[in-house]
Amino acid sequence: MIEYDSAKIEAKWQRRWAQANAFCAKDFDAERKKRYVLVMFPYPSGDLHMGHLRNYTIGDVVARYYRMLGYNVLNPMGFDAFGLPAEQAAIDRQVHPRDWTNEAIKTHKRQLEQAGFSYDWARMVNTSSPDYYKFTQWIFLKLFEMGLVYRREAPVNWCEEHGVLADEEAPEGRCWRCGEIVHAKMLSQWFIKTTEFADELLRGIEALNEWPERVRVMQRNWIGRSMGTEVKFYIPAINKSVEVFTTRADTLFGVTFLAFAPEHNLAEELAKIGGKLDEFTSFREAVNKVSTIERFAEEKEKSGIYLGLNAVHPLTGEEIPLYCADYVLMEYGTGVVMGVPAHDTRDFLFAKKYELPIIKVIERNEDSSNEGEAELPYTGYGVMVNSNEFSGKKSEEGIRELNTLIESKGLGGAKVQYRMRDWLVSRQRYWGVPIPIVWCDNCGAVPEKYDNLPVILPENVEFTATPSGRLATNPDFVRTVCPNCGRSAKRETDTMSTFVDSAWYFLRYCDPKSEKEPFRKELVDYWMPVDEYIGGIEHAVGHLLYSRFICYALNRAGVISFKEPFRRLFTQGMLYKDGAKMSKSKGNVVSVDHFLQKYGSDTARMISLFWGPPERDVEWQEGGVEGCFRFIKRLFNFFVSTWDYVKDATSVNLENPSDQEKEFLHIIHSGIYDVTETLNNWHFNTTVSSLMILFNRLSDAWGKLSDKQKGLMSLRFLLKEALLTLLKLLSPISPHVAEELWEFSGQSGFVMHAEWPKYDERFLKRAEIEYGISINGKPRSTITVQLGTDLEDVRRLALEEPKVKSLVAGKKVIRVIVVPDRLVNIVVR
RNA sequence: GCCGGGGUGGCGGAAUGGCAGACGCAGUGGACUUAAAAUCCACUGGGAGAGAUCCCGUGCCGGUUCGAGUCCGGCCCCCGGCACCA
Repeated sequence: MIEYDSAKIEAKWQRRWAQANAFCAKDFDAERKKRYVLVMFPYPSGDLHMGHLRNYTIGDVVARYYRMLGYNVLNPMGFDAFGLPAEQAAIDRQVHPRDWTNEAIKTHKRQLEQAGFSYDWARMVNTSSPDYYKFTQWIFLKLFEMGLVYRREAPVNWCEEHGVLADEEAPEGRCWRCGEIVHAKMLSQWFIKTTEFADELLRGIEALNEWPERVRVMQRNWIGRSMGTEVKFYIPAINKSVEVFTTRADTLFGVTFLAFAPEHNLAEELAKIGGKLDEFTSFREAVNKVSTIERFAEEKEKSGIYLGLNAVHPLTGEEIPLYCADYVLMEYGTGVVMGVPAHDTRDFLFAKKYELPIIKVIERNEDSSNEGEAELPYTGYGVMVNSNEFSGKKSEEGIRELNTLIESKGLGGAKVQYRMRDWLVSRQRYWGVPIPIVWCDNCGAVPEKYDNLPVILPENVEFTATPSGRLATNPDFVRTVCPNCGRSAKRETDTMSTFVDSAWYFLRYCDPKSEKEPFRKELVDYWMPVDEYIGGIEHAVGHLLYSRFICYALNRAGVISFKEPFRRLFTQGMLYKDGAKMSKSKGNVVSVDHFLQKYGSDTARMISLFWGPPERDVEWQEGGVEGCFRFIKRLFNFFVSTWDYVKDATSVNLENPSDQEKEFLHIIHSGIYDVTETLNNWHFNTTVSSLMILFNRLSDAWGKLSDKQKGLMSLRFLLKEALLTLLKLLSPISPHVAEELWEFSGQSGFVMHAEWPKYDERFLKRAEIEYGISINGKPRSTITVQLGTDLEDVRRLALEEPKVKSLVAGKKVIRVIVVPDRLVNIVVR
């Protein structure tokens, strides 16, 4: 008998699929509806492990299922190939990042092919190739043109020896190379104005009803819209006003100080005039010395200094002292807060420390009966007190009326504030997309012309230079001419964050060979949006929000005609082993190569689904692997050994099926039903169970037949049908063995292109139905009746069942509930 | 603190308000074998009982219902995210 040989079978079918272009997506197919299935593309580094394989399997099963349902499926794959590790390899191992990256891509591609993933490789995208990053630059220029790109100073992690560090290179505020404390250093950098779309992006979330709720919440929090009031406080010493933002205008009468962020550009000037420059300078230095993490740690005591000047309260005219305080954030609001110690925890702590007055202006509502009501700070809403004409009003009412009053006096008014900040895209690194900007002494920062794209990333640079200086070490790259005036000029030597590369790759898949433009609009409009986007929760805000932003912006530019790129989002769980997420750095990986060699990809794909629900984290379990492997082998052996019995069977009349025939029909159709339903609901772990049940029932039922019955044409025909159906149902999950048996049984074409089986309602239920009988809700017995037995008869039979009869004897039957095809509950007293 | 997701056998996990524990793993017994592996068959939530059976069981307390793992109210615990955001 033929033996199951996974390696041989899998190599064979991967070759055949490739030769036949079996995974090719067809642009503008008029016959079929499109489905765009996408798994977040990987950063190519090292080998794939089983955790990756699980993610890609989810996407591939969906893609293969949709194909069999008759959709025109786009299932692409590519590589997010720029980034830090490649550059680090260049330093550590003297390999060029390009070679290191291309090597990793080759390995990844081979492993993905060996797993049998049905990607349309003709559409492969590599973000580090000039054909691709040309258009990353194109998009940057487009945003520039739209006024969505600007430059300003922003802090970077700075190590005296190693220059600019990425966040992951500065764990716990220390340089990962030398361990020195990392400081914040201000550097002029490029920003993309994501805040321009803050409100649109926020409102857009409402329509994303096929996204997981937690991701929507995370995006809402990230955008962080809050409604409040902007109020001007006049500072006589400089004859200027300063604006503060507050969500609690109702506490305005309780303001006893104003606090500036140390980074605020007015703070130093005020300290100077106030005669407190020395104190201010040493305070600011002290603040800078502590790492950002420490400064904003939860238990950190608040500190600050008096700036020696006062402002005037806009409503009461009272003098309010000006402070500089370390707990005030420059990045949020205006960088100045009004201090209301009685009704804000932080202001309260600050006021206590510096002995500032605490004025209570909000009284708790009476109905929120609180005995210890004297306790301050009280941060909730309530009734205003000590607030002149506003005393007695409710907080909500006070806020509304104060907004109007402040506005009428020209002191500010209602204001919407976002937590979201603009997107810092400059990276002081070599291995990334060159920012297409030219620095000209006459014209300043000038965007490169579209025609001059791509600005090629040079091969030759000094990797021994500090990260920020590497690209600058190639004089041929730096030297250029100004696109504006034609005089000699210098190129920008920062590169772009890789989040820019990955914010549009899903558009490139729609038209990957386009040369003049990033993609043809009609192709993107055909394929987009992505119907099923699969990836990790770690991208809930960063990648997903940037991608949404890019689409909103390109939509405004008229480049695409939709806004939301991802119709449905599926966040898959992580694979854990020994209590930690499977990752190379943790040293707990199970390599794909090793696994595929031992069991084959059909088993790998099956077990990675079978471990648990796809959206949940699961723990690696060697035991389950054996189970799947055995199942595939059993199925293979059964198929090969029984096929001879049934292969010649021809269609028979099944108008009045016998009991055995009914049993086979039931097994087949309930199997189709279960597999289809679980696939539709993405319960892939139970899809695997359903396949096992289908097979187990089938082999049991066949095994129980007598030799004479096995000779009957009708049963042979039904088994044949069942086996071929099973192959189709198995095909999305374990496609190679399905193809092998499909061919073995003499079928034509690929099973992956076969039509998905349909079930017949009539056969979903067994010919005989077992009813459970409960008395007062406790299961007591069972009866078996013919399918379709009248419910009245079921009720009668249940009551006549001997055990039930004896248990009910002497009691009064109050009610009998008959649930069709399930159970009878008898209520007695 | 706020938000999101979970708590079911020895383990991973099933279960449109309808016989809890499907499927798989592990375990026990048996068949085959000189033996082991592989394979196949049977059993396998806990307790009581010789047995038919009975009692208890889905984190805890209560409620709705003929019937609750599932719905409602109140807690406890675990995991993840966010947070000096004014």
